[in-house]
Amino acid sequence: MQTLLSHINSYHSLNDEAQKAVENCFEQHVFSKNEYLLTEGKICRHLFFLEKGAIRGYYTLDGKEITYWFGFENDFVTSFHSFITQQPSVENIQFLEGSIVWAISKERLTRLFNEHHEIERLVRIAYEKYYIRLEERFVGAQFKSAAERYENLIRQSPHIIERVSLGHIASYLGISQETLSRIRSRL
Amino acid sequence: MQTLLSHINSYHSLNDEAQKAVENCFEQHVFSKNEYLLTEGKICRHLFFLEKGAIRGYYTLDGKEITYWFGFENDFVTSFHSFITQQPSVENIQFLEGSIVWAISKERLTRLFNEHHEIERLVRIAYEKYYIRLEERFVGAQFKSAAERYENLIRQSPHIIERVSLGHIASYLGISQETLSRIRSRL
DNA sequence: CGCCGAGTTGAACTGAATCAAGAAACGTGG
DNA sequence: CCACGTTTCTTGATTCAGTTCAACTCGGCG
Repeated sequence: MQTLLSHINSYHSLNDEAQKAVENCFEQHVFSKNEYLLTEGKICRHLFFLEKGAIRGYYTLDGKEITYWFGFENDFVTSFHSFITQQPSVENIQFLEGSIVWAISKERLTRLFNEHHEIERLVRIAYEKYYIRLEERFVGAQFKSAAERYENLIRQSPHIIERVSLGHIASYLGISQETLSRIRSRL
Repeated sequence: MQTLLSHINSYHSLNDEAQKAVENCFEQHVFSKNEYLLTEGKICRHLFFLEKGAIRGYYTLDGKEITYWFGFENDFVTSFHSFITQQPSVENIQFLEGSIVWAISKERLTRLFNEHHEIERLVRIAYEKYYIRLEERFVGAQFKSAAERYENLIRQSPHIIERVSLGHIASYLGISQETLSRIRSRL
């Protein structure tokens, strides 16, 4: 819980009262490797904070799994589309490692927004950061070569290589596993 | 101004007091075709609402212009990265048609957030919509073929063809103008 | 020991880029 | 209202990055 609070404070520092409220609303859960946080067709009713571990979001297309995001320590995770719209998810969310997460339901979060302007502000600020991150990734996907995307990834998260299989990384970068293997052999 | 207010209310309806505050904080500007709202290197200090007209955001890479978004009626526009971080913009924002915009400075917007929880909520909700939109576009860029991306675009905004040149659309889709021309001839 | 998943390597294929040239449409001045 | 230059769009030939399919290697584990 301390991890969550100090992460939150790095976005926007909350007063004691709001912090207490946050503490009361998140619940801890522990998952083991390969377990699912959410599967296709279910409505995602919670927002999660990943205290420890690793996780991926993927959907299936023509029988293949397309991994399109990873989460690690200190990431907020959810099926964004499903959580916001409360429609069935098209994606699956699966743990890549044994993990500790903190969960809050959408209703509780909404209640927190109503009771604490500060918490809505915090989330507004968090959205800004996540939006910028996604924008950068979009530009990479649309306008950069496979090798450049890989190099960027390694520069930004060098640790990822030891924690995620090559196949998942290739998928994340939008390239085939063979191509990624060849890119690596050239470095 | 009525356009802006009714658009805002479609996201999240504001009480009279907050609406008044919004009215007082946005200023109208009129621009003609090819004028710039922002150029590379400048810090974007305003958020804009496009009441009428069309606009594009682009950056230059190897001497070529890469258009990566368009704005039309009822879109909020800004250089998101620059506006949020208050760092120099890497992008240019240029009008494609004579346009009417409403502008609010970052300071004024921040003040509105402080004075009206509701307005911060409105923006939080707007971010959610814009995030989902970007996420869809990202998935398209990473995992769909050029032809599919074009077809999706036409399905979502059939009007775009009459208002934006082929070259800009090709750039937006992340393909060359020649390829787009060939895709069209095949339909 | 043999199997299995993860990663590598090779060869053929393909979607899209690039280079190059021409055709249409568009706007401006005479 | 036409003539000319400019910009926009199309079409063709060639090249290239990345995919696909297939075979092979390697390390771990029952």
